[in-house]
Amino acid sequence: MKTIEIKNAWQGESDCENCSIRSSALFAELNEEDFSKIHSPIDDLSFEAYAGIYQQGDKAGSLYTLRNGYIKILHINSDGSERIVRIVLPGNLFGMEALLGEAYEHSAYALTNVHLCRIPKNIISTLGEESPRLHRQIVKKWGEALLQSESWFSEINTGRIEVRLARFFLKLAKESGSFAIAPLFKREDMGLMMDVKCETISRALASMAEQGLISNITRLSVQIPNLELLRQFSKRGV
Amino acid sequence: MKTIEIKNAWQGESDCENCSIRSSALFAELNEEDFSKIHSPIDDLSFEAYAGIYQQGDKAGSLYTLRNGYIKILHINSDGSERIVRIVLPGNLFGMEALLGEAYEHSAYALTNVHLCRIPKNIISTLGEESPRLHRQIVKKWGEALLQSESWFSEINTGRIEVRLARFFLKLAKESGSFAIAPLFKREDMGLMMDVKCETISRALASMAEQGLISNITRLSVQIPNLELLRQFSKRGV
DNA sequence: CGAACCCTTGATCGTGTTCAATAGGCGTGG
DNA sequence: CCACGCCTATTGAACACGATCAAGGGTTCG
Repeated sequence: MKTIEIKNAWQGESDCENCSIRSSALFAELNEEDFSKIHSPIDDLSFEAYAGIYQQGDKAGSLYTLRNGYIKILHINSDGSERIVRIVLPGNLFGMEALLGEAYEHSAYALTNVHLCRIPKNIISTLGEESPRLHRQIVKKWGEALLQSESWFSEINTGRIEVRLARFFLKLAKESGSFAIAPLFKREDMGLMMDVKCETISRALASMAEQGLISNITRLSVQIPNLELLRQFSKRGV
Repeated sequence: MKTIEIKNAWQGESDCENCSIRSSALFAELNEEDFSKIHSPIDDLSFEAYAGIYQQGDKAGSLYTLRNGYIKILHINSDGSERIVRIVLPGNLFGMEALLGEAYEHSAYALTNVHLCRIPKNIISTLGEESPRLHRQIVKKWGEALLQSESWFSEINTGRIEVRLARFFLKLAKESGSFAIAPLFKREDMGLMMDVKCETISRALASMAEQGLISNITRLSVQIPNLELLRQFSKRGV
């Protein structure tokens, strides 16, 4: 494995036209003519877990597409309290405030090692007005972000914590043979997502394990032995 | 006052080019040429307080601009629990899911008597791809909705309820002479906004009044005798 | 004038917080 | 490679906040 001294490493310029996640990304619908209009370089970057990608208040010059890993979008309130407003999943766009104003409205931190593309805002604002295909895609991505934020809000912040955790797992779980695996993050981060303290997350995990809803709790993941059972629990509770 | 038998009344076709709130609305930047491309009628409607405007799951054929009053955007979770994900303020767009998919993702209800414009989605999807001005405005409105949703999330759902209520008042307060007035809604609705029961809202209001942070609590509004005091409270608590 | 609805208030209970102590991983340096 | 130390996670006990159940008081509208 490479030694990375600074927290992020430049991986080269992206070849968007042949990108492996292009179908789910911003440039999904672009044609060759559109691509020929892109002149600024789109950089391909990787960050270590817990590295900061941008800070609330920074001048917003680029938006980002996440290729893999997870990112937290953190909002700092005027009283200094923090709140995670959204988790970015692979294929999602973030830092879209760049299209609107001068500064980022939130901070973005890597939750895991991540790999992402940085797209200068001028590419989008010029191309967006010329290409109906990109226009459509931008509107779609904005919409997805809004829906994700709202569903996060509605589902991850309502009810007893164990139920919220269950919904959280169901959102992130990946099937793997007869069971599924969901990622865990630092307990404090998970607390910030659900407006709860880290001790409470810990206790809730323990209690869910006792009930057989999850197993093999580690620092970084849980196993879900029975997805259907968890789904029931997330709806009815207990 | 007019008697309105059905819950909403058609107020005529909108004259968008001369709309009084046009500067803050979707069509702010359009020019005469753009307007000439609008063929479907944009209706001007009014609804009584508590009327439903559209329901989660309805076929999404139009988006809306709120002219005056307040609207709640309600999300119903799979377990039947409800949550208010956003309050629409005058000048805001809502029902934008129409641009993305087939169905509305939430339900919209009037919190007060409201006055709004209904814009068929085909106007936007065709015009949006032809007019860079409208494109820019759509992206902007979409971004505003996302930021509002996220700040709602972050500020109205973190901390003790009295603090959350304080932030809520500060968001909605209108200055009026030496003091300010903030609207109140049904206690149950306020509870749905903050993930709290109506009794708790009631108690919090009483306690804030005792502390001199608010006064003259009625069914529909509170007075804020000292905005600066409330602002302090919303940051430091007590 | 009465009825429905909403808001308020009280008492008790449950959930999450807080403070504190302990245990477990992981990386570093010997 | 092991031992130490730091950081994070877990667990416990007392406490605070909001939920719940229940009763009473106000408004509004027919």
